[in-house]
Amino acid sequence: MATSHSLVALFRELAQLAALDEGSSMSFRARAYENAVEAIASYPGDLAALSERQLTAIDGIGPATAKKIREFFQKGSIARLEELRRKYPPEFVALGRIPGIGPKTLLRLRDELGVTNVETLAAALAGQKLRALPGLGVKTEEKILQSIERMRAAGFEPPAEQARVPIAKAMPIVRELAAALAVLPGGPGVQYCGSLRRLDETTGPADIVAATSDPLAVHAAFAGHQAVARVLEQDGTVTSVETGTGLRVDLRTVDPSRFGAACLWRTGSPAHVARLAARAAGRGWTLDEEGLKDADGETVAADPEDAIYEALGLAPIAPPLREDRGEIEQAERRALPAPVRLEQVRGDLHVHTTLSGDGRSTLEEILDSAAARGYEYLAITDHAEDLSMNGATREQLAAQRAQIEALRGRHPGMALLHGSELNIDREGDVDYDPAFRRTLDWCVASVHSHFDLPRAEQTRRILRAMEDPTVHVIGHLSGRRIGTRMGIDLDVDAVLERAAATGTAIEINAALARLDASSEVLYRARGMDVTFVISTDTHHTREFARMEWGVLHATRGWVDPERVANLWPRARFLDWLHARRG
DNA sequence: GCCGTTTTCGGCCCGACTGTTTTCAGTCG
Repeated sequence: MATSHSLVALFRELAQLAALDEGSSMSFRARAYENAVEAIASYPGDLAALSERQLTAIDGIGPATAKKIREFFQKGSIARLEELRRKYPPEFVALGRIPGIGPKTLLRLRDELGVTNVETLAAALAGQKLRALPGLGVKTEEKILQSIERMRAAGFEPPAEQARVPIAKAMPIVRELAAALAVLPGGPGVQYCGSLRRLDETTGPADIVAATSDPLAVHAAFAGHQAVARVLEQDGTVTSVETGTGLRVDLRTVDPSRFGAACLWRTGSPAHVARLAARAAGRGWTLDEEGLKDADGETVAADPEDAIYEALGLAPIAPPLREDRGEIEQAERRALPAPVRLEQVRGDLHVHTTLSGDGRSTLEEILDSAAARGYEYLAITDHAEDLSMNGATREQLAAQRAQIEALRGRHPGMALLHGSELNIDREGDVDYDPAFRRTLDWCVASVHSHFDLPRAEQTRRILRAMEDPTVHVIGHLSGRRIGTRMGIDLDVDAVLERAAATGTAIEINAALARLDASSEVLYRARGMDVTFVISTDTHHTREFARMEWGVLHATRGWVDPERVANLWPRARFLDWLHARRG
């Protein structure tokens, strides 16, 4: 209920820095922090209300973590984390994102070669200093050089401190802040805006707009929120803060009569708003954050947002579409693709249980949770055996099948598909043999390794997986983790064409850290005969809620709802599935 | 850092791959 996403994020960072500090992500301390993350995220009640002693009673939280949690609720920050941040500055930690550099190597580079950032690393590489270290060699140097090259070519600048924050880090905290303001007395209208509202992959300083007649109370509540570590600036209408996670958030309060205009202005994108302003100018009007006004300064429209679009002769444009990618022309012709809506989703087709090594919820918990969302169908897709640590053997899958059969009566309204998330290996082959795969109702195939092969090889392996008749959908197409790991390099057009030709669906992975296929790929597929599936890749029942992001991401990619298979009624979906299986 | 305990330390998941090795360490998922 009152999960503090800021607290979760801080412990996640603590786990990462501890892993670096200890030289291994397998270190017991780092893993203990990760367990604490899980415990905090899963706790259903209000952690802030618990004493140190009560906190210790929670599984995965011991005395040290309990102390840190109390510290967070009192100060908005954790001293131990601040200490680790000083010891390992962001530009140094970022080097760990370069494929081939793990914690051990990273620490040695610093201790033995004085590497502290990408510049000093580049200098060490140029001087061929790495090969002189025992355990490292020419190949390692080459590999690191290539990784840096590739990242730069892709516009991915991990070696430097990221000016922009990945959406998965920012969104939960900003939403929590917005939600805390929305429940204040007087019920102010509250909307987070900017990149987050457009579901962009990263965000700069985040924007929240609140419509209220009591701005002082709203600003005070904002500045005093537990996620806030520091107040940067404050005047009557704007408060800027930094959260414990280092994210800057600006709150603006406006008169309720101008709420829509303020949201429109702050949501952007700048290019989109500039086009609207030009359009207003063409009519002799002006558009700014106060609203649309005529030549006499009289308000034409200022709230809600849709009224401004209508006054400009445009159909309302959903926030994820506001990128000046042609949406204004389409809105003028009333030909925009309809936004995908959460209520339209009828099933989830990529879901893990505890049978996956990284799954956190039991099969029963998963079924109950999906049924509670009103789903008409659900596919259980635990990892296949190629993912050695996390995967299931065919015997385990067979046993799970029997378990599912036994549970069919539990939720009669929900069709249960038994499947697996297969691993696409380097050659494009997937787990098990075709005969066994045919005993599965639904197969997701996705990439989990070999992220740094050249484009031609990556494309070949995906095409090969799509050619396999037992593969229904390609999961998280690029394998990226936004802000952390670049996806595989693909010939996107070739992949989309083959998807259309083979009838293999493309997953729209709803996890904020993935949002994969990217909205650029989705946009590129418009007009093509490609089927999509919006999936949550759930590993814990709470992650079913990600579907909300999946539909926004699909909207951002201009995906026609008609092409999304898990919006189809059960009968149509099952017909499609059976026809595909031949 | 947490847990369990036959109470106060010892155990806590791992397998493939790669590059550097001459027997293994580090990375990755």
